[in-house]
Amino acid sequence: MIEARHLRVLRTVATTGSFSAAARELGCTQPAVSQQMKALEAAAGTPLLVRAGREMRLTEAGEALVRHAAGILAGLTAAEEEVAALAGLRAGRVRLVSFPSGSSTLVPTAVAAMRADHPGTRVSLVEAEPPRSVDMLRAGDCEIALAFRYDATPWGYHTGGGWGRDELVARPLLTDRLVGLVPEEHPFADADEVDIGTLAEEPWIAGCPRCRRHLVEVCEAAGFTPRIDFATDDYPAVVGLVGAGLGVAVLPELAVESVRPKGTRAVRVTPAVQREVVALTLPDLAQVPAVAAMLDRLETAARR
Amino acid sequence: MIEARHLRVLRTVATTGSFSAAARELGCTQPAVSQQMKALEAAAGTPLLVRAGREMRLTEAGEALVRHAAGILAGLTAAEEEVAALAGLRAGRVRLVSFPSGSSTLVPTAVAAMRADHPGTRVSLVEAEPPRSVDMLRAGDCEIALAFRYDATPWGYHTGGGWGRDELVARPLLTDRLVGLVPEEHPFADADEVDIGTLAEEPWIAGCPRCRRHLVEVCEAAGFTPRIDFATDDYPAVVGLVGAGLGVAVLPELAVESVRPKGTRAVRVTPAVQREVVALTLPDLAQVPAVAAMLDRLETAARR
DNA sequence: TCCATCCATAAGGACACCTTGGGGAGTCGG
DNA sequence: CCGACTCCCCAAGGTGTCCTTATGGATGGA
Repeated sequence: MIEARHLRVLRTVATTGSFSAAARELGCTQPAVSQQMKALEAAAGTPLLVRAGREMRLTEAGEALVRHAAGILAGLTAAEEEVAALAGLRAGRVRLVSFPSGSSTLVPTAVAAMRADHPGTRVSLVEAEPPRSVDMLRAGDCEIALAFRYDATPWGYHTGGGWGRDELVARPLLTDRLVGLVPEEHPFADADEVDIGTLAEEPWIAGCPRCRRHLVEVCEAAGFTPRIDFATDDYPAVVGLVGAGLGVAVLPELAVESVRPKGTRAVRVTPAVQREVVALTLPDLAQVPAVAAMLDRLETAARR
Repeated sequence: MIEARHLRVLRTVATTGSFSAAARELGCTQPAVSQQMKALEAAAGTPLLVRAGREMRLTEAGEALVRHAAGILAGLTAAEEEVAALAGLRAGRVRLVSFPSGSSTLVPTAVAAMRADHPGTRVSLVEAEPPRSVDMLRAGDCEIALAFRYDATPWGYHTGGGWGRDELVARPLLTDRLVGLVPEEHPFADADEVDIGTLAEEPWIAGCPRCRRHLVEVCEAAGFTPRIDFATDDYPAVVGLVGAGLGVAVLPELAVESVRPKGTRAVRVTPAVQREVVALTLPDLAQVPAVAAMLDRLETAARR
């Protein structure tokens, strides 16, 4: 098996015309060059160099190897450069999957920071929720999945429809408080804080299926089952429905901030409801420079 | 420094999808593959493979390396094949330099045998005499130089205008007797053997400068200085001149055989005059398969 | 739940590689 | 013509690398 290192030495010998000069250029001793050439000739099965007096000349086989060496070493250098670019964040692509409407502030900030710090990198975004996003992560369709959870299920456990096999790495980004949203004509509109039990008789507007499920759990813990008239992922729609007096809702503080809460008021609810937003990835992917950098940017953006 | 061996393993891992399968295909153990991949990732500075459950997937950097690996390994394989062809005598070029008129029988026979045994090889022929042919050998303009000498100068010595630095390899081919050539009407035409001294008064026809010099030396050793009326390298011309009765000559048996000795007779002369025909090359070149094969063919042809 | 497969890790031994030191030969300048 | 420099080869020693065997942990299918 001919090794690239041998070809590099052979080429240097061919251009410099001597073992000693090649050794100086390669930063090693002359016997090292001599031994490498002997090894290469053994591998080739035929002499490659002719020692004629002082000068060093190539045989036909030597010329053939040097001819091929150009392309091989060029390819090797190109490969190293491309990998170095990826490792040095001068290139790289990060495919992000985020839960719907969860990317309104976090993702744009992080992507902007990423682009500013490492212009060669590219970030793409697709919306999906667990377990779909986790499947995509495991299938190699993305590098980072943004997700949230309400309960404190340990990350290392496999939750029913969740993401949490312990081979996943979860980087906590922020803990998002959920605030109640009521029409501004509502009796509690000016309250600092309301107990969720006092909203037992109100019509509810829920979010995504998981949000809805969690809402039901919280309400049942408070002793009532909410009457849910509407359910939509679209936060502006929720705000519109609440503003129209069609019900009350709880939604993430983050969402309220990104939507103009027209005709509504946000009030704190007790018991405190919160969700944890995390960035999920695979252990190996977390070591990829572009992925690690993006995770850092997401974390920074979450600390705004 | 990325090594080609690593790329080969990486490619196999990528195609087979597992370390174990790659190890089986490569004929080594699984930990060997594991360690190589770890080393390659260390060299690359970024993960190349993602262990997602059971399957093995490439990262962006891994894909880049595999993409480059195709060309690099193809080039390496091509280089190995070309060298193997040269080493296996399926290819190769031998440049032969021979003394003028000395190649009439030896070289054609040897070249024909070479072509028959190794159709892929090519032999080229140029005519030149020492020291010119030795200079060509040392300058890399040929691989084999056919030459002859009259005296028994040790090969290891540097003769005045000769070839014999001891870094040259001389393969003896044959010892060529020189025969006298006289017109068929000459008094000695039917003699079995003549003493060269009895030809003291004859006009002489000499060959090349070195042959002429040697003729003078032999004659002076016999006690006379030959009167040389003609000197030519061209053996047919020598025969023509002798046949026309313009003088006598001594010339190699080999030459007499290849020329129709019209109107002349060959007689043995005493003291015996002979020249030694050798194939010269450089020590390193003697190890080149095509050169070694050609030297063998020349030797065989000389033993005809 | 059991079993087969797969990967990671540790320890041991074999091998390759490079460096140092010495010698022979050739070339150039005095 | 001779000395000095350069170049290459050779041998020996130490270091590092690589592969193998053996073991453990984890996964996925039956």
